Amino acid sequence: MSLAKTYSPADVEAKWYQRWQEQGFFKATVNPRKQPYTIVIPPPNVTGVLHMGHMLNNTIQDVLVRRARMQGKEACWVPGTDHASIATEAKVVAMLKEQGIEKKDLSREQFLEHAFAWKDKYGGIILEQLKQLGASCDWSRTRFTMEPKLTEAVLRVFVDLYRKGLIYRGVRMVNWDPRGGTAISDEEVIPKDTMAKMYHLKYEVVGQPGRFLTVATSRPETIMADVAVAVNPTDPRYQDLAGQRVRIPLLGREIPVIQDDYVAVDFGTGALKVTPAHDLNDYEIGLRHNLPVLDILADDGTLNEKAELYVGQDRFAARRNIVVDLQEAGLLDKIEEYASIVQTSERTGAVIEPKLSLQWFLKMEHLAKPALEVVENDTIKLHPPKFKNTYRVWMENVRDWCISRQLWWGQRIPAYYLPDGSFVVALSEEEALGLAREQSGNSSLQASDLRQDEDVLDTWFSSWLWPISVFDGFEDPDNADINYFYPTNDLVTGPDILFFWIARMIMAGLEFRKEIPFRNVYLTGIVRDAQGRKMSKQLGNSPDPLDLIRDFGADGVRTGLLFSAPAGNDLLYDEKLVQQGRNFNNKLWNAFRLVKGWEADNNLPFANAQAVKWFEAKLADAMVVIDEHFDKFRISDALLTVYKLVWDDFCSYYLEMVKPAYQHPIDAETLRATVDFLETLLKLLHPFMPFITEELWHELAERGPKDYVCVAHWPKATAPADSATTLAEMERTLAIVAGVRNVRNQKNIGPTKQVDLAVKTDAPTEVQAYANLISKLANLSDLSFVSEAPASAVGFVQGSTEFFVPLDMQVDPAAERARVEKELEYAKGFRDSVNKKLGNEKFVANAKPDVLERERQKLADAESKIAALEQALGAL
RNA sequence: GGGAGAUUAGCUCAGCUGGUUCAGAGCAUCUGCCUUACAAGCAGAGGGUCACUGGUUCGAACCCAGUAUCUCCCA
Repeated sequence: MSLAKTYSPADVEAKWYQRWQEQGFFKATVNPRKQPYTIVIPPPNVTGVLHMGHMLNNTIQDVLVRRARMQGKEACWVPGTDHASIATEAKVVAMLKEQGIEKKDLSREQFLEHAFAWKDKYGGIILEQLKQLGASCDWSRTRFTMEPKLTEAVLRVFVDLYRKGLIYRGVRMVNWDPRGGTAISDEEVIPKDTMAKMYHLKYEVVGQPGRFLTVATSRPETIMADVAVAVNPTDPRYQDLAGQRVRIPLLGREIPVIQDDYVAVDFGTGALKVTPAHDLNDYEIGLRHNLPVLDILADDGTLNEKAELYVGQDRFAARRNIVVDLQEAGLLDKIEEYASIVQTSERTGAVIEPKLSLQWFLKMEHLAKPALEVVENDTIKLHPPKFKNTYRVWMENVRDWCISRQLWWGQRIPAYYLPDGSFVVALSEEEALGLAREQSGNSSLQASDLRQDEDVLDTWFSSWLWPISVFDGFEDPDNADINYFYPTNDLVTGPDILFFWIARMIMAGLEFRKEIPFRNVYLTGIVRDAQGRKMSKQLGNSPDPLDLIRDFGADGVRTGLLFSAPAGNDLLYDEKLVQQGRNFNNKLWNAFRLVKGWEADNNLPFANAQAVKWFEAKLADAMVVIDEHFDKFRISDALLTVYKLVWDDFCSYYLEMVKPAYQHPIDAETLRATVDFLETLLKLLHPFMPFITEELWHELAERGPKDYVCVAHWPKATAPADSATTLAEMERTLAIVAGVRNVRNQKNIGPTKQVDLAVKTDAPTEVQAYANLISKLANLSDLSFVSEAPASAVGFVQGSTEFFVPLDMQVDPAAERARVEKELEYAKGFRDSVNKKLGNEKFVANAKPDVLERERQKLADAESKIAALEQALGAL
């Protein structure tokens, strides 16, 4: 059998994923003999497709879950999707529009029918894509935030919080998204820097024809909603105008001039038009001065009839038109450009209008306090910890959460209005009717007399329950699953939803189960392109993850993404990364090919004790480091450690040490040790590269029906007794090998040409002990010990030992001399600096003994090296 | 405007309690090699005033103060 030179992932990935599923390895059940390890997936948008952010995020989760599974824990990764009300509804509306159907022509029931049809068609695509990535989720536990049970959980929570007095209904200034046709929460508003225009408008003073008060505004189309002009009471320019009236340009309506501290004297003209319906600050000024509220905007962003002018026009069209009309009327003083921030909707990108409306709110203060505490005292750890600060600031300034949305796709608010306008909140219509009869004292009320609130709940109002609701913790709070799997262990997600989701899950966990929802939060970075730009469809800089998996293999993509993804740092994606990932797979594949090709000969003596012992020590060291990295959630570092272990230590050194000559057999004991090493490496690699490791696991040996690396035991480090000595000796040996190779490179001697090595030392046994290895790795024809430097040789010094490679070519003594002198100079400089330190009384008096001892050792080493170099120089 | 964090090699980042030949890793670069596992490879090499200015200390990439620049969060 001959194995291909390159590894082809496509052939093996689908096969192993199916086998794992058939074996039920991903299924998690309550098992008191095992420690549970739980992750709930951040549920992706049900109609979404996999993007690079998902790839990174889910790779990290899978690495954690697979390692936990191998550690013998009951690993449970719960998958699922989010109904994503605004985003999905927008998609469905767009899809219907393409078919010539307008949302407003449909009833709520008809629309939801379309929406569910859409969800059934496209929902779950993303979960299928995650399987291609290798995600080891327990698919039998797949949940959907809008499925009946989870909807019931949401309604229970709403009713519960309402009865606790934490949910209220009120008129507030909300962020209105005219494109989405709904209010959105503060967290869904994205400020964007823009250049805006400041229009200076002239308001004529009543009774003083020809005198104008100039007001600066960036939104001239809102003047029709003006109810006053405000100036700062300390502003000398406008003292005489307070209490006067001015006329709104074009409209002519009279409004008062008022004084308020809020107005900044040095901004604009120092005179502020007050428009309570369309600006939060103006609203507050209006409250202070008892001003009316005049709302001139319709929900879709057009001007309504109260505006009197430009009725029916979009706000931006109205702005263009009113500027022209103002100019013609001579009421536009000037236009200035200035840098400003415009608030936009996260979901639709539309410019937000502050708008007064009747919404449902959740009081946050009571919920935020304990949620802040558990992060402050590290009961929940954020990785990296710098996010603690961000979290604290937000939690200390948290505002009530606007939870109602003027949409249809979502959980409908369980509030029922009575004919008299009052309302009751209840889980079901029947319950509501009972409450309504009680509340109104009218026992003849019928269900048909009640009208349910039209709004749905914010999507995050279901997501915040996710760690509990996926285990049915609301309908059945004491069930075995939730008691076993909750609190979950680690949560992996992006910092952009720290407040939307993470903070609120913590609140929900503490409120409804009196227990944190997870212990660690690993915050990934954002995947950007090589120039640091965000991945976006418009820029076309986002590769299709499935194309990458096809081209580089799932394992290659997973490792590629992890090479450069420290927690909390953005990942600058470059195809070089996944190439490196693929190359690593190929390296492993070829190491396997080499070992697989060896023939064992039982009659041969064990010839590689040194190499085997050394790699055992190396392996044990690396395992300790890898586990440390994992414990600190340094996933990239863990990968890099095993990467170097495999590539450098195992392939470049160990395999080269034990590799038999071409077509020669290998001794059985070395082969056994090597296969053991390879198996251990496969285990360490499995969380990162599940497919290739499973393939090689089965190629390496005949396996029993349940023997998969996927469920193999995570290896434990067992270092040989004298591993420190072993490592130090081998380090010295490899340095000698590197010295010879360096001479080869300097003198342009190819790797196939054998050379001699002459050693001048007082302690030949140290070198002699490793002579075979040195000869093999450096490709020597002879290793001899000498008392004098051979003629025409290039030398180097290791420790206090001199090495010479005699050459049959002319060696330039001047160049050799210069080289040695340079080295000598460096060594002397080093010695002098150590000497100076040791000569400093204060250092000797204050430094810790081990530091002092180290310095003395350094000095001794330097002295002997200098002696050797001086000798070498003398011989030249 | 307020707050937080960052600045180390061409790039992305480690560097723990101040002390190891401590200035590191990966990638990139350069040189030489198609050496019977791998050119998706092998061997070797070069490359940094640790942002700047002061201070503390026997000793500072690390601690302190200030300056500059960048990023994020909040207004």
